[in-house]
Amino acid sequence: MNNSKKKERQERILDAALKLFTERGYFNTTVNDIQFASKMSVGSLYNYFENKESIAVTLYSNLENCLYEALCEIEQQNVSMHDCCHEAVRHIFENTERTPSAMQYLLYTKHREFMPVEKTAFASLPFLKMKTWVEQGQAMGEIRAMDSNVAMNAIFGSAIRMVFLRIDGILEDPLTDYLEECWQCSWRGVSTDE
Amino acid sequence: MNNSKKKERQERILDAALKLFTERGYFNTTVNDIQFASKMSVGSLYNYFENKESIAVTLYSNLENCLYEALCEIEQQNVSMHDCCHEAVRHIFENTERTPSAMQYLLYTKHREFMPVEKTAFASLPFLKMKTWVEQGQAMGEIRAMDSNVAMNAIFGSAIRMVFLRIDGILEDPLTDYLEECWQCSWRGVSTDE
DNA sequence: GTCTATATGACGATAGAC
DNA sequence: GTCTATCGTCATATAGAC
Repeated sequence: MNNSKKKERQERILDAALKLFTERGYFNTTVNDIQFASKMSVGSLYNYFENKESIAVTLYSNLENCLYEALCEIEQQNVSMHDCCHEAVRHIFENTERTPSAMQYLLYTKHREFMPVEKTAFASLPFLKMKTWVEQGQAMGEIRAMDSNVAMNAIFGSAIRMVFLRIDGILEDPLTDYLEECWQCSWRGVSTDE
Repeated sequence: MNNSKKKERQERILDAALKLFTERGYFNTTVNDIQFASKMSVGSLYNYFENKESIAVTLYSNLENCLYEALCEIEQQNVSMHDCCHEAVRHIFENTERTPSAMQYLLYTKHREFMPVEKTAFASLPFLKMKTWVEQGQAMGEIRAMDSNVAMNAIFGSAIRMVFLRIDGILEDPLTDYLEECWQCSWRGVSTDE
C-alpha cells in the first residue's frame, strides 16, 4: 500500500488517542472512542495496531524520542550546564503551551498503570540526559555538591510542578510568563555563586 | 449493630482498597480483589459502601483530612513561615516512609480519572493551607516577592518530586536522609536572606 | 485493506437465601 | 448483616464479507 497514506492513517489514530487519553484518561477511553474520533473502523484500527495498549506505547515512545532529540539539540547549542538546564525548562514550558496534550501525556500521566512493560518516567532517556547535565555541572563546579537526585529535583522539580499546575487549570497565564521567576528560584538554590 | 465492629470492617475494606489501588491502580483493581483482600463477601462490601468509586472517595477524604490536621498542628507549634514549611516537608517525608501507600494515594495518584467529582489536588485543603503560609511569608518579608504559585512550587515542588522518586523506587535510602539537603536548596531559592 | 457484525469474557452490581 | 449465585452491561478483539 501507499506508504505515506499508511503513515497518515497511523498518525490520525495516534492523534485521536492522545487527545482522548489526556482528556479522559486511558481507562475511560474505549477503542470505539478512538475509532470514532479518528473516523475509522474498528477493523482498520486493529490493522494498524495490535491492541489499545500498543497505541499507548507507540504514543509514549514517539513523544519521548521527540523530547530527547530536543534535549540533544539544546546540549549542542549550549556550553554551560546552567544554560542547558535553563533552555530545557524553556523548551518544556513552551511546548506545554504549544502542544499541551503531548506534554501532559509525557510528564503528567501515570504510564505504569496501563503500560506494564514501560519503565518509570525517571528512567526514561530525557530524564537520564538531564541528570547527566546536573552531574556534569557538579563536576565542573557550577552546581553545588550534593546528592545528584536532590540537585536534579531542585533544578527541575518546581518547573515540572508548574507544568502540572498549568495542566490542572490553576494558572491562567501561559507558563512562559513564569519562566524567569521560576528558573531564578531553582538556580539560586543550587548555584555555587553567592 | 455493634458500632465499633462496623467501624472495624469499614477500615478493613479501606485498608485493602488503599493497598490495591496504590499497587495496581484503581482501574486494575476489581471489586472482587477488594472483597478478597479484605476477607469479606461482595454483599457485605456493598452493604458498607455504595460502590467502588465511593470507596475511593472515602479513602481520599480521610487521608486528606489527616494531612490537613497535621498541617494545622504544625501551624500552631511554629511561628515563622520558614519553620512551618520546613516542618511540613519533614512531615511529608516521614509519612512517606511510615505509610507509603497513604502518601502515594494522596500525592501521586491522578484522582480525577476515577473520581470525577473531586477537585484537583491543588485545590485541596492541605495545599491551600500551605499556600497561605507562603503568602504570609511573603507579606512578612521572609520570602521574596514573586507570584505565589511560583513561590509555592519553589518551596514544595522539589520535595514532592522527591516523594515521587521514592515511590518509583529510584531512591534507595529513606527520604528523611535527604530532608535537609533538599530543604536548603528550596529555601535558598526563595529566602530574602543573602 | 477496510468495513460491519458478532463472539468472548470480565466487571460492577443485585437478588434472594440464611 | 452476611453470604453465594447470578444478571446485565459493555469493552476488547475477531470473523468474514467486500
